[in-house]
Amino acid sequence: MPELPDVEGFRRVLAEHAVDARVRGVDVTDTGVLRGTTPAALDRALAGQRFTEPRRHGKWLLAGTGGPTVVMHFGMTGSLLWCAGDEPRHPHDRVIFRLDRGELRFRDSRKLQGIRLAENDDAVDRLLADTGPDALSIGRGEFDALLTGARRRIKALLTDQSALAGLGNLLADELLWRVGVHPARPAGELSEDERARLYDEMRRVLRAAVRAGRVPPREGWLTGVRDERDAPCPRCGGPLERTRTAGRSTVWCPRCQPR
DNA sequence: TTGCATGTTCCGGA
DNA sequence: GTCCGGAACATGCA
Repeated sequence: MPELPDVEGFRRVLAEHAVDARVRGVDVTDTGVLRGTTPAALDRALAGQRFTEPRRHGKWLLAGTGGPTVVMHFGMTGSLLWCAGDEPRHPHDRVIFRLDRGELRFRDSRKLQGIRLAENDDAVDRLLADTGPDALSIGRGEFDALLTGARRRIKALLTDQSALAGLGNLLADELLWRVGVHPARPAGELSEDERARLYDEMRRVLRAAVRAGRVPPREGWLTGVRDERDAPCPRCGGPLERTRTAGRSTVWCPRCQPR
């Protein structure tokens, strides 16, 4: 279910367990998650290398070695786990990085995204060339400039990874609900005050979610009720509205978020 | 059995 | 060119 906070959690898994560990080898049990590389190329590039401090940009996780970098994207169902012992492999463990202290496992059922191999930092830059600024790093001024003059719907803009990297469907709904902005309003139509509050809420929600390592279904948040049929708005108690556009579900409160 | 799922990409139409 | 919705990708779950 990865949005920025989940990927940040996976980054911590790498940072805690894999940094400085030597890679013994890479096992690929399903090539369906490899993008532009092969099991042999992955193993050849990584065996003997040591992971350096991992980085995250938006929903991308970058596991560098000083040489090649493993570039991971988790789609909707991916995750990264550390297994120190000999826990049996899960059927969805598609790629296993065998390190000298244990295993790092890329687990993913739907295989909507996967693992790429960047030979050097230039190749990493090329992979991320179309990705916008990270939602946790973007400054207030840059965020403001992004929205000002944009004619697109605010939700479409917030979830467009080439505009702003890291927010997904749940986070976008959560933020707009908190700020009281209807998801279909043109981004450029938001007031100075709405833009300011949206930025502040984005930072607040992201910080809390990063601490949890996921987008938490928390009481008092929209996330806490969005999966319940007929659940009332946690703020005003009124009925929530639900629609689908382009395959994405949208939940909002027509009272708190007028058109 | 059918519909739905927190992601991205590609395509056609307005 | 811009924006939007739908389909596709592959799989599990209610």
